[in-house]
Amino acid sequence: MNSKSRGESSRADLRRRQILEGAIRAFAARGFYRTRVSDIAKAAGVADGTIYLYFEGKDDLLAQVLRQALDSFWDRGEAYVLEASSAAEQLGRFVELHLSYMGEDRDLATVFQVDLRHSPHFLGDVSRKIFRDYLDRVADIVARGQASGELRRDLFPLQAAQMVFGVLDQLVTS
Amino acid sequence: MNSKSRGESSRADLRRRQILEGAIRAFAARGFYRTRVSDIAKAAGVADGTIYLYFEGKDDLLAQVLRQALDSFWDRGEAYVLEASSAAEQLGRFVELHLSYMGEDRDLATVFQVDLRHSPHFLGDVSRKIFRDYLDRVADIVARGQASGELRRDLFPLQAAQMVFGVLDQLVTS
Amino acid sequence: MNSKSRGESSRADLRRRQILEGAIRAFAARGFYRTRVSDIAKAAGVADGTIYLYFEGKDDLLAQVLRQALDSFWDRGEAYVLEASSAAEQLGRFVELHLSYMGEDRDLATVFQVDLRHSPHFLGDVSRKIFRDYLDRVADIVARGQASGELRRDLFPLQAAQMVFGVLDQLVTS
Amino acid sequence: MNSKSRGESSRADLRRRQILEGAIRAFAARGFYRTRVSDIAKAAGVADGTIYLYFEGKDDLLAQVLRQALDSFWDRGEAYVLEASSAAEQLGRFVELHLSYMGEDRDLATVFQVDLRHSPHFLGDVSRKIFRDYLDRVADIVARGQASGELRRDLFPLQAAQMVFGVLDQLVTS
DNA sequence: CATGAATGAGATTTCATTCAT
DNA sequence: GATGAATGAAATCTCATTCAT
Repeated sequence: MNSKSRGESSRADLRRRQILEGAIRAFAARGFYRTRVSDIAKAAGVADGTIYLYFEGKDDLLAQVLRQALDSFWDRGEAYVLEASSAAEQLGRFVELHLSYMGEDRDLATVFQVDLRHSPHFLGDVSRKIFRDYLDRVADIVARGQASGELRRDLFPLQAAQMVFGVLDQLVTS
Repeated sequence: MNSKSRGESSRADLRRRQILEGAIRAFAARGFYRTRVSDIAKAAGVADGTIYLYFEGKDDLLAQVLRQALDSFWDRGEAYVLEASSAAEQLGRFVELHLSYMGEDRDLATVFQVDLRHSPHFLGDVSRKIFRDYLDRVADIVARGQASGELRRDLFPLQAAQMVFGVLDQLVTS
Repeated sequence: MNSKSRGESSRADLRRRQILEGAIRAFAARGFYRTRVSDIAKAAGVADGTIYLYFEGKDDLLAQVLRQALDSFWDRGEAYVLEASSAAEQLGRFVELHLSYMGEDRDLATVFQVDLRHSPHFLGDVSRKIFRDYLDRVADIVARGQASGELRRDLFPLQAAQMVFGVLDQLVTS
Repeated sequence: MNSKSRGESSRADLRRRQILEGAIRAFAARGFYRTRVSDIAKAAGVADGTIYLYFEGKDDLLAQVLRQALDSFWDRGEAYVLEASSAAEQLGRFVELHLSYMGEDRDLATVFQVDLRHSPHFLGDVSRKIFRDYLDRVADIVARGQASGELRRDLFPLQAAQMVFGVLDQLVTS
């Protein structure tokens, strides 16, 4: 069992995280396109070139930011959300989780709101997939609620999920 | 009475509109940042330099696209929305108007969803003001509904407006 | 005998002069390169395109400004300068003429001082020839003075002429 | 004691100088305005972008060329000029210094003669100040000579300095 | 003749990425 | 592994010149 699988962090993992956090702060401050790689490097406290030892480039960096944020979001709250007994309560917990998670890291929330929208234009399927994972989780809850008769069936689950996301995303700003 | 005051269009007006429409198509296709001025020129059927006879640059072009879209949106539907007798019905008509307007011009809808989010980073107050105009209209309806006792008072009108926008904006995509 | 040869001015001549004067004012204000053709047009009170009916382009316009200024300078003062009896007095009158001519039209003086230096780089032989005409007049006076024994012979006439020009040109500014 | 304080040159200093020299050659060949940044880069043997790591742009580059040339001119000859015992001899040494300095670097002399005249139009006070420094040195010599009774007092020192400059500048060309 | 809207070649400048140290 | 100077492709914008009206 190596250090990674034991949940410890190699030096490389630390560097990766350090850069990702620099990227979040930098993207939030100026938006993806206005952010120079050198801004990220400065925010992360590393040299420009170092970024390329850990990421493929600026695009990859945004993809990883989004991916890792969703992963950690779900890692943290999945159990809590799913152990609620009704679909309505699961949705409530999901909303609560989203708001508290985004509320805790306003920079991340900004990146989500601003750059996630823009990303399909240049990240292509990668970003679509990341976002889809998020929606699917909500859609699943809705679908199960509809199957059990608990929720109305006049909306497609995915549409419902999008509406939920729309509200949450907008709310986070205010 | 000259041609302009009779609602007709001068050549310059036509050119302006031609370029704005090219810009909408181009922004929708690739996103604001990936769109080159020459893409817009090509989409509009004019030379690159012509753009600068009518707009200050790419930034101005996006600002004008957003501004003009909101103006024409509201010009078209204001009477219809406000003549409804209850706040609930006004909101309903607003939603209907938004969806039909955006549904008719998917490119414009895309620009709204994608680039309006990004625009505060570089358009500054201009874009904030444009967006704010939109929200204020919804917020006004909500506020009047609350004043008349028709709507619940546990939300600030502006927040409610943001939620409405969030849902609509997200729905338009699907 | 047509109107031109009688010293009268055709409408075309007037236009030409009008444009030349606009050009002098515009060049003096911003320098040849910073001056746009449209600046000249505005200063002359004509449309941009009109300039091309009378001149070949911006370069030609500067060449004509310089040429016409020297012609009119010499037209005006040649007799006065040459009728002086000694070389020294001729030089004195030349200096007097230069200073009064340039003093009367500060814009023209500025164009001379600033753009004449730059012009060989893009007007080529044209500008060199214009300048050479000026120098030759001074050099001739010097040469005749040397021939008659009135002036020292330890300088080439052309060099002497250049020194005279150097001093005068610099003086005009102050 | 680091390398810089020992009069040695850091890599950055070398690059700077390398670019400045490329700029002098390029400006001399085509004049400031006809010179493209890429011409300078080629003359200096660096990539276009490298220029911007050391200078703010073309304008800054010309200002630095002029400034550095005057500094090195005066660094080199100040002692020699000022140790002469009479004002007349000081002026003589100044002339000698100017001619030998400019004679050694014809490209620099060309830049001086051509672009220094044009520069007030876009370098503004920067170029005026650079030129003024030069004139002041001559004017000081003249003023001291006048104070001691050695030189005539019928000219303002600054005017005298301008005349000296005018002659020298013109002479360097021939 | 005169106009001025339109053109598009060409110049400046930025910045993601590489690679010698 | 880490650095950051250097690169050069790519994008914006200007403006001399043309030509349909």
